[in-house]
Amino acid sequence: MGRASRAQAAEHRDQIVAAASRLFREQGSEVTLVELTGAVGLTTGGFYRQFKSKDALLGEATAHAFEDLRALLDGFEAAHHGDHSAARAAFIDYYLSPEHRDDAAHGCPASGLNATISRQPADSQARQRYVQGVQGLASWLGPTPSTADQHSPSNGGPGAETAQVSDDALGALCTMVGALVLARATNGSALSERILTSAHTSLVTEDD
Amino acid sequence: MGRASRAQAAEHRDQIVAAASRLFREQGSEVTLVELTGAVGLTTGGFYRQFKSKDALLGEATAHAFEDLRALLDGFEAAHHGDHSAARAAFIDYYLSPEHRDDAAHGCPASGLNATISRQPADSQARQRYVQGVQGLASWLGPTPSTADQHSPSNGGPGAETAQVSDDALGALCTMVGALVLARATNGSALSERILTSAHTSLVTEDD
DNA sequence: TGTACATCAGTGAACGCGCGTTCACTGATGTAC
DNA sequence: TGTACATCAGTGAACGCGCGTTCACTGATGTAC
Repeated sequence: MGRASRAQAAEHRDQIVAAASRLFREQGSEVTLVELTGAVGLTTGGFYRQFKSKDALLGEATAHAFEDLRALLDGFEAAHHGDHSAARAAFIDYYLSPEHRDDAAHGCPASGLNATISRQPADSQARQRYVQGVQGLASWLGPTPSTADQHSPSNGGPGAETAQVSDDALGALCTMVGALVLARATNGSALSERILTSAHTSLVTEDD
Repeated sequence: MGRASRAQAAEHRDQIVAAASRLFREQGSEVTLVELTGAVGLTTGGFYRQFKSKDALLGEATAHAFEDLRALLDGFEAAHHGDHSAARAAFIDYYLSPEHRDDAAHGCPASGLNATISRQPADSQARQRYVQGVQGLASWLGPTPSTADQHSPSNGGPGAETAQVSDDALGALCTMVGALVLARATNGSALSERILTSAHTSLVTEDD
């Protein structure tokens, strides 16, 4: 093949991160390097010229997955012309739909990457990015449409980074994530659909 | 070593299932046969005289884990002398505690086995037992202390097996499971504790 | 109750496989002049 | 602008390792008489 141009190499790198963000959500860390690089049409040998290790890729893929989510949230916000509670309601409809349950690859990383992240070291990049992503999602679920500026300097107080997230938003996120992961594990049984609708009812009645 | 007696062999088998129910909750399917048999003081060679495969063990371990949970629920019920809503409240306190978060091995299998079960085939024994276990737990979380007779004959209606579970109980279970898995994935950050307390607040205020 | 023999729980080594990672190599790309 | 050379993205084979599973074997257990 010879050498690819710098622009091509950078694009390959981005493509691998994007593919990894989907494949990790879908298969967890059981996904192989052959599959990760093959999804972009490359072989595994060149992987280590772009990434330090498979674990390092997980860190970048986690950040990418939450960027996908952010774009989705922006889309809901735009579709409802800035009416945040309407956007929020529509997002919850999507979140608790059979389509979302059946498509973890393109779904919420808070749910899809949960188990994989749980087995990463607490100080790993992947873990830290997951925490930031969950915070951003919880912020968005609050009453005001947060832009979740993840890079704002800390004000120094302990736990200050969670201050912007409301209890209500976090509680709702727990219900949504729990419903999705339970619906996925029980998929194929009648219980799976009941879980989705029960969680939806619980979220809607709590809201008014 | 020579041959073990039938009683000893049966006990070894039970011990492996019990250990597996803990190790699968803790490590998922990444746990190895060396570890599973080693936990009981045996080597891997004899494993296949007792079990068809590692996957078959997962099926039995899943059932065992939910039996552990049932015993725990009975304990809460007994500790509160049959006052079901008091037992339920105490169980929720335990469920959303840092201790439970930090001890997946002895914790709720609906949360601990979730990801592992999600990657099993929909018609696998493990999956079916997981569904039954989740149903049993959801029943217990309802207003009346269900004994969740899992072996009662179906009445034949489609979806009838979920009829005994209330929407409220399922919604609460979603919140609990979501909080636990999110708290585990964010463990080590301040967000983890906030998730537990937010879910607790959400469950308690919704209840009165 | 004793004895001879069949059974079989568990051992430990071996097998085959797929994995993450390394490495010598290729040849187009990038750069210095 | 052209040329000579260095760089380095990607290849494909190899490496080492650990895994689930198999198998010949051991010797105490179970059983038939």
